[in-house]
Amino acid sequence: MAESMKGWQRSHRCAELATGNVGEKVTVMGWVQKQRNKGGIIFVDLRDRSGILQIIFEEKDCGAEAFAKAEKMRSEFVIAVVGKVEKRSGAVNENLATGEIEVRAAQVRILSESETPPFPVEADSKTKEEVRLKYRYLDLRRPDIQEKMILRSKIASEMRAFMADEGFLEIETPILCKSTPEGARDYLVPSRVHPGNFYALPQSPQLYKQLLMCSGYDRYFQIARCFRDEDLRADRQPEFTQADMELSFVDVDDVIDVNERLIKHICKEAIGLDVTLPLPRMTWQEAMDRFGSDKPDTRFGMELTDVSEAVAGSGFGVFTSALENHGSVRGINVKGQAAMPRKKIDALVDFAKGYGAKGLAYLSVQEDGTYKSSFAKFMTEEELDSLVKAMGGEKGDLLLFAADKKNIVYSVLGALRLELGRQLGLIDESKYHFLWIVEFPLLEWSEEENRFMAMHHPFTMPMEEDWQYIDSDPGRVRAKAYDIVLNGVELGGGSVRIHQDDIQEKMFEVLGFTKEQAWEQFGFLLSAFKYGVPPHAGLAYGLDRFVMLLTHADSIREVIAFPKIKDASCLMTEAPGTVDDKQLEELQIAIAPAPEKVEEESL
RNA sequence: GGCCCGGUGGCUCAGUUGGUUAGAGCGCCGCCCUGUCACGGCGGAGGUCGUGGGUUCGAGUCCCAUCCGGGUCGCCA
Repeated sequence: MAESMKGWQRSHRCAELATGNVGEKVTVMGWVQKQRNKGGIIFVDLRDRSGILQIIFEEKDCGAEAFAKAEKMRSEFVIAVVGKVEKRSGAVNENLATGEIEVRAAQVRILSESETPPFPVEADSKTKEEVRLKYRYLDLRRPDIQEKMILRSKIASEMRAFMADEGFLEIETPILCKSTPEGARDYLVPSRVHPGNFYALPQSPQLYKQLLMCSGYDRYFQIARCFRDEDLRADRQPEFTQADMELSFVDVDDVIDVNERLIKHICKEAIGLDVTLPLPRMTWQEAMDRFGSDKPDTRFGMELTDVSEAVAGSGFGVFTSALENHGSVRGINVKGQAAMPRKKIDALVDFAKGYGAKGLAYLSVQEDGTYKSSFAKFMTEEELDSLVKAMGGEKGDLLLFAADKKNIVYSVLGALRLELGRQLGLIDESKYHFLWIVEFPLLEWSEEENRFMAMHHPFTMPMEEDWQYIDSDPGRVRAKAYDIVLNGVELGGGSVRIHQDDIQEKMFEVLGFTKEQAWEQFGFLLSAFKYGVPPHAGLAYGLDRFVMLLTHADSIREVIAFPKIKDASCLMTEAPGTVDDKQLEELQIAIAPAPEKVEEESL
């Protein structure tokens, strides 16, 4: 029987009580973690988001009726207890923050009973995520998840405090936006008032925040929900949160400066981590050359080495033909792994193929100084020697090589490096390596579209010194774009924006937009730019990822209260679902039959 | 869309080369216990092995299909 809490008011959270409260009469409310019935004495571990507190029931203190209630208490019952805080007369529980005290119950009410939960509500759950997400409201009771959600709240509020202090204004931007086909797939929302027309949910507040700069708000900040209808990953959800900012009258260094101080502040306040400023910076080119990635994990070495020169004249066709096709040959030195069994190497070759490699060449330097290699027979002894030398190969080392187009070599070796780093335990998980990646290419050639695409977005400012190449060699133009990387994860990114209309027009031209198309899609922005636009720049963090890294969670889902699963559905609410015909009628939307069905009918 | 991993009582798992009534721990239910806190003692219930089909004298175990969950590539300006 559920009882009312009428007349009772909670005085403390469970773990807010300490030895200093001994002797006080308190009222605590929470969930039964565990009941231990010793016969004439009953212990109940009471849990709320602060922690656990032991309640002791003895009939002489609480009376027969209350004792009977204590006897029937089961896990996850919600109860209220009035009693006195006492020092434990039994043993102290060292594992509990409140282990020296307990509350001796005088009165008790069962506010809500509970069925046996489908999985234990406890930290470090071993229950499979599928079950936890179906009962997310129970999962969210678990202390380690609560800790993460509390830290997430702390991070958000510290961000707000810091940004406010720096003169940023928090301004909300629309959720119902106009669809812009460049970039990620939009989530669409049909308009009832305008049948056949759709809003799009924002992929980011990008254009709005630029407009706010045009409007003179100078420093904008928002913790903004964003939506992208793309496939999910461990660190990608269809709806996610950006900590988004934009500043006027600034250049790259100004943005980096305020963000370094923000990062330092957050890390200190959230997890007590001291971050040394300034943070290291690396150009995109250097990151690719050394790590094969634009978001390198610099917590361990095993850097890439370009051995194109060393193998240029060799007889190994795989290497030379890659070079002839304007590719490159690069390798990584897996120190001390010369004895890696063939089976494991084969697994690495398969792994590399998953990233587009046609194969993986290897050479191990044996303890006696001889080489064991998949390609030794194609090269002379001197060629092999100079290759090993170029790789810094010593006795006991395993050298792995990829030869292909540059971007394939980068992604194969970049991925292989991370995989081996994990496998060999080279990564110190306690470290936090922040890194700025700067000077990204402005454009990226798309094989699929057969044109240059904006690497960041079409409003990214090119570097002045490279602008001269925009016609002759567009791929060479670097951008005033920057990413902040933490432990190999892209934490955030941003850029200086174009504020001159001649440069913007040229950008659209290079991207293959006609003037009409550009105005059709971005007219409101281009128009705003005609009325006085300040130079501006900004940056946005993936807040979920930030929290994930600071809490050592291995998936973004662990730091989002109600996440979606891999197919973008929700196991708890079973969204998305079908809707009433009436709703569709109002929207003038008809659902097309499934393609298979059409085929059957036409047969 | 491709590839990889997983699916056995409520939870976590074990199930040998296919072979009699599918096991364990936790949890759950009942009884007992006045200092437990991974409480303890005694007793008990609960699964046909994600689903469908096939091979076989016989399948949790082999094959095919399919569903569900995870990772990843593509995708994510």
